[in-house]
Amino acid sequence: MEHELGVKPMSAECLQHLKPVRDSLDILNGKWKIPIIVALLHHNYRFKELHRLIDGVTPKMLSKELKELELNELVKRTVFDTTPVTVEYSITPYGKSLEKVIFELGKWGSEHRARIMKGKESIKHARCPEKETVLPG
Amino acid sequence: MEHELGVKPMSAECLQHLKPVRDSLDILNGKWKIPIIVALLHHNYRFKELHRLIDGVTPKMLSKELKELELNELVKRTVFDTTPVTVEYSITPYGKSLEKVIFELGKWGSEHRARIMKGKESIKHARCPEKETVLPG
DNA sequence: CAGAATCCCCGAAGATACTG
DNA sequence: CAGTATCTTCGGGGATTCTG
Repeated sequence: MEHELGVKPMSAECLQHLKPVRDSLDILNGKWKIPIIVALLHHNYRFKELHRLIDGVTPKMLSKELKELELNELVKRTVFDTTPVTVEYSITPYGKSLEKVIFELGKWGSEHRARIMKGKESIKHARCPEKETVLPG
Repeated sequence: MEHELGVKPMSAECLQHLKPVRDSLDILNGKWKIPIIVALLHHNYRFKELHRLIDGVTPKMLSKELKELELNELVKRTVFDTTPVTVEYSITPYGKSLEKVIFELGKWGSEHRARIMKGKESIKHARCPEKETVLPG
């Protein structure tokens, strides 16, 4: 079991630690989950409000990703028995626990962006300088 | 500009902070990037070694994701002029800067996994208990 | 060995329309 | 309002084969 690949170890235990990382990414994945979470970290919103707030999302996708977030108990769905019916989405305490992770991701992302802007011309990366004009004032 | 959506603010600045987060996720995204990075955080590997080490990846995908990682200067590709040619991949210092982020993702993922295992039966989540038998001994 | 080229398929996601 | 239903397209990614 020592060197199945020649001289180098298999790093099997190392790759084992992969799973939790992938779990997190799976939960955060999908174009709209992070926007949803970030939005709900600041306010409760109703479906249509989220739809308006998050630029580009379709009702179908919004609904789908909200459901997934709900399944993981990151987001709570509350129905108010008005007419017509009102539904409010809010972040759960568990959802709040993602704040640190999201912060770290944002931090690294900022550094990365800064690094690219700072004339690292060797990098012709795709997404960064341009893209995503965020909701005009 | 105060309440365009009724009584609630737009949270435009909030959604602005999204971009760096998405940058990070974009870079980490793809089934194989994290496995590659984690592997290279421990050793340098050659193409075929990575191919064997990372269970399930095809040469095409491995090549593609390695290229993307290279573009972002997270991974370095070194060609040795032997016959036949040898290529070694290694993590760059910049790639190393991802360690913290990956650690946080792993930490949250572990907690999430633990939480689910701990009999939170209300959650019928997809990926977690089973899946991914990691490289048998 | 280290990949590139080719073919192909299936599922994610957009557009549009409809319902309780 | 808060979604669902259907239809369709598009490209990510698998399997396989080929090359320097």
